[in-house]
Amino acid sequence: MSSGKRSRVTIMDVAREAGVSYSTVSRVINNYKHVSPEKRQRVLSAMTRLGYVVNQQARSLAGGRSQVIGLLVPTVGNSYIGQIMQGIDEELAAAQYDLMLYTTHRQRTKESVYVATLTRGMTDGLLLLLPLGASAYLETLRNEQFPYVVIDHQEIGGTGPAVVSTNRQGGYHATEYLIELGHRRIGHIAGTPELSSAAERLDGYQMALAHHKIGFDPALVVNGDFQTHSSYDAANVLLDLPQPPTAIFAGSDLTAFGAVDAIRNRGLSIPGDISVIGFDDLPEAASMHPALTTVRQHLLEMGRVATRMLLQYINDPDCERGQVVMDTELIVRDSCSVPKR
Amino acid sequence: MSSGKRSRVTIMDVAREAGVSYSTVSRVINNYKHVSPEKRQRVLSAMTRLGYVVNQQARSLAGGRSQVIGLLVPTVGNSYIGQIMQGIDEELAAAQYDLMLYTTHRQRTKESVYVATLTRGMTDGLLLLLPLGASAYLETLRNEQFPYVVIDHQEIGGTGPAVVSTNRQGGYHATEYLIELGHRRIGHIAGTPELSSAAERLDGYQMALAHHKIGFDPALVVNGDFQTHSSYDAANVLLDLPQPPTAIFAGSDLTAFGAVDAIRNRGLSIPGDISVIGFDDLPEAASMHPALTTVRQHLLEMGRVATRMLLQYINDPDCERGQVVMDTELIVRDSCSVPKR
DNA sequence: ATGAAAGCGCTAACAG
DNA sequence: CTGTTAGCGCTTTCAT
Repeated sequence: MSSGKRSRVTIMDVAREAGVSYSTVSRVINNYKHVSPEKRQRVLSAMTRLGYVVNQQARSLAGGRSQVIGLLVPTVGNSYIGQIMQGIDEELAAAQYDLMLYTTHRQRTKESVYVATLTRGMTDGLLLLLPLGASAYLETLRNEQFPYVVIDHQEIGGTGPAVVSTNRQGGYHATEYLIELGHRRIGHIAGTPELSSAAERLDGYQMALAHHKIGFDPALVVNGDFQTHSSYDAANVLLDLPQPPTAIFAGSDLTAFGAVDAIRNRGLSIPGDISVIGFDDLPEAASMHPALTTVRQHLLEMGRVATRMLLQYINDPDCERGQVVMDTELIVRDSCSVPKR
Repeated sequence: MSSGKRSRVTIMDVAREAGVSYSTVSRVINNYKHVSPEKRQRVLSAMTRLGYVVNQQARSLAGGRSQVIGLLVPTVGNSYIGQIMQGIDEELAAAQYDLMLYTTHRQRTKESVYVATLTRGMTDGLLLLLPLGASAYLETLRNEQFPYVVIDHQEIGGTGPAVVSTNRQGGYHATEYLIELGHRRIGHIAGTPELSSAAERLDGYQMALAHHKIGFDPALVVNGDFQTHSSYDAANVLLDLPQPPTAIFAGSDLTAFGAVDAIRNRGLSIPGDISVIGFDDLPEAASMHPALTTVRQHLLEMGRVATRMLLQYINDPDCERGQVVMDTELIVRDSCSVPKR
């Protein structure tokens, strides 16, 4: 409105304009009960008249909350993360929170310093997405009683605050579906082994094989990292096997995309020559050609739920913290069929 | 370290521990020149001993910078944004800045309030990625002299602080390449018209046609929004034309992905039946099958450059602000060939 | 119901 | 080179 320097209208200015003390203004801002309707109205109109905007820094310094939560992600830019973040964002918007984004690879700093910055810093709580090798700081967070929720991962044997899916069942169903189609040599491109979600899917895969009396061949399991690129190579390893699989259970949809590329690049067709099943059900899974059969995980909802849990922990530090498990569902589309011969 | 409540070691504690005044500690933190090496050392070691971490809120309240910049994005979760964000993140990490993420669709709030929150709020500067219909707040930012840089868009006729590519040339080259291959009916799936990048690519497309004496058929240009999903529909419109194009210039790679799906879903082959060329050169472009011929834009670098510009504006409010233009480059791969007959 | 006053942790003059 | 002194804008007792 005014020129040059950003005008900083403070609580004081509002108080003067409204003819009240400045603590009354504070009360109005914080929606306190005991303020006469009349004064509240005066303050409110003074605020809009002056174009007052709270200074969050001051608020949080003075002991209030910062109204920002931090999100730690390994990377951005794929729709797996996009889906989850959308859920987070929706929930945060509703609660008037802002989002601070931290990319995990940035931890060049000494880890303890990193966590300290995070917890004593400007966030009221932390959301950790697929925290690779994060156990160290998870412990710090726990010890400091800092509010946090892990998404799509749970420490081995842990029951910490987390939102996860029924990964084992999902892996089981995916594999069983392939078996029922008639496949016997089923490859699996696993995710990063430290992630519980990856480990459990692999586990489900093995359980299904065992249940159907199919011998487990370690050569059929290759390690990926849930990303498309490395999965391309992983799929090639599988295809180069003396006795290649007739179907591949990809640890994630992103993984499946890489496998699909690898298979196509050899001139093989899907599902004609090789069947592929994914995990996640990202938006692309439905639109790609052939549409990807996959195990649906409610990604967006996981983001929302995790956020709601976190907000609850922030508001009630003593509330019980546990993990919530979301279901998964086999989505049959066009990328799997009976084995070739 | 201690139990329960997060221990807050302040500058005072450090001062006491080091046996200096607390402004000396502040000087050390801010790397001021005039501190005796000896005291500086004492302070430093006291800091690590106590596990001191600066309180950013207090710092910025006291007039310093907040060390956070805000990034406004329309959405996350696609690799176009991922690439740019990676560039931003790298540069920010180097400068010890944190990133606040704002999704544009969140502006339900009155726009002026939104901008006010942003500018008087907790960020030292703003990076705007593809700000749709943002002209309104761009003006506010300009008037308030708030540091900002727009990425991959420039207001029509404007020369504001922005990082853009040679979109017109890119569009021209893409189209010309198709023409030289022998195509005469070339479709274009345009991006959101308000975005200069979209408008310029369309412009380049038309210039190439004109230059090669090919009549412009408005029916061959359909509007998309740079996203994969809508592009699927757009491509279908093109394919349903009584006289469909033999080649499609997609306004972005994401657009190309949608077009590729649409084409494949009709049982048509690429480039056999239809050639497709994209714009951006996202990582997927190289790995997909067939590999996508496209116009490369240095996305990651654009993120870095924009960030460096912003940081410079923040540090030197009086420095000149202009736009920087990055080059584009035709990357020939396998998705284009001579027309069918 | 409302005002006064004391900080939150830090930066930035200001004196020495 | 270093200590002292004010605030930054707000939340929060504590009185009234």
